[in-house]
Amino acid sequence: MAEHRSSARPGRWRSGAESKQRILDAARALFREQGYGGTTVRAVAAEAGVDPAMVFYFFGTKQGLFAAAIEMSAQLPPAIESIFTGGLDGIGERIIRTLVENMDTSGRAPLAMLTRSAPPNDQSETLLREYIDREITGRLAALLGTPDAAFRAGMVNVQLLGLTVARYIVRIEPIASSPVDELVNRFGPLVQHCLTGQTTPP
Amino acid sequence: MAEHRSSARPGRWRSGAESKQRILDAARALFREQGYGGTTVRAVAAEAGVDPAMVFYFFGTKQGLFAAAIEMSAQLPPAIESIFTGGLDGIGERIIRTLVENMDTSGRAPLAMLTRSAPPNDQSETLLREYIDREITGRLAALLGTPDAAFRAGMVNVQLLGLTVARYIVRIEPIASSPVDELVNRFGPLVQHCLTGQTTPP
DNA sequence: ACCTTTCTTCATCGCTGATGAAGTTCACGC
DNA sequence: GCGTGAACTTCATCAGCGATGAAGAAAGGT
Repeated sequence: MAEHRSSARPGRWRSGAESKQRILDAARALFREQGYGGTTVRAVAAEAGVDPAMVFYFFGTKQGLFAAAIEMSAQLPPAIESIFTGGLDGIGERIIRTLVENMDTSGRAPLAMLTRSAPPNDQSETLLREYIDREITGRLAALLGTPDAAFRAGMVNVQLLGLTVARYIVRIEPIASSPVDELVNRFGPLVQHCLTGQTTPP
Repeated sequence: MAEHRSSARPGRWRSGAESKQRILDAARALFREQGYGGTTVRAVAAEAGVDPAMVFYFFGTKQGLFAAAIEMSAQLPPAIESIFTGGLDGIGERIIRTLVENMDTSGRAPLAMLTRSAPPNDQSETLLREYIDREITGRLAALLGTPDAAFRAGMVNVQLLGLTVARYIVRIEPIASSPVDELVNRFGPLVQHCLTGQTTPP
């Protein structure tokens, strides 16, 4: 409590990068647990053991901190890669399995943060859309090559978004508490159908 | 500016219900336009022409105001009714058409408010889930009567949530700017398949 | 040794959601 | 008519928020 009395005056303690990292760690935890609006910069600073002003010193604004905190956690990209390496056959199951297993094990951190705790201004929604467009929709459409490829990829996005929201955000039953395999068995063929099945009969 | 000098002192002006209504109208508009975090109680009060304290007098907290503001706008229930009156045949198209047409014309008011501008605490998510459960999932499951009816209804919910989020919230192309008929033609059969098609082949 | 850069603290601003007291007007019993 | 209590309205004020700016202390180059 009263440990650092007179020596705890302004000055340089750490390398700066360390403080930055501590702030980021605290921010990630609090944003995930309490959402954007429920997390205060002061709380992040306290959790990180730094002065609140340091948060603004490093990240400018609360939204800047948020943007820095949700930088992709580098565990999703390889998973996405593994989806496409298998070709078009059975890709529906692979997509669903990758999505659900990643979200389940990671404590639904990345996407839940993006959707559930989005800041008032829609900047992060734009970020999310661009990421989805670039990493999923575009590659799916390229893989298909049919004239309606873009729309089919869009339909897959609808499946992924709907499943994510239903299972992790709004928690609609029985989707929320189904085992992974059941979701894969049910939604895998559906996604596959979106991609390779026939649509709009005459 | 200096219009109401001495007579604008505390006291009873209107019936109270009128003030309440004005606050609700202002709150609905501001929540829709600026989201939950971007809307201040003071702004709502100013828009309604009342003292900020009146908002708390009538609704207790900002979240209470929000909860009161998103009470169903009484234009969705009849639309939902029309879905079920036609029986199981072609119900997929009817569901999609009803959803999209309602959301398109109503300026995506009800659901966009619920998802885009949810308060930090997840109370409104619970409200939304209960509403969906009661009005859609339950009735669909009852209409089907099969053992896996609950899961099929859940899959329909995934379609509706995904389509809503993709078209109105995150604005994923080409879903966001497709005409109603294309969405009906594409997603209608998909929903129909969720309900009446075969799943999980041996 | 100097001086610059980098990190850190503190004081402070305007605004927010929320509370409590005091004031004004109305509806109703008498 | 006239209290009287309830409903409504205003004001002053609170703690906490995001954010800014100045100033102090350590590190590093020269």
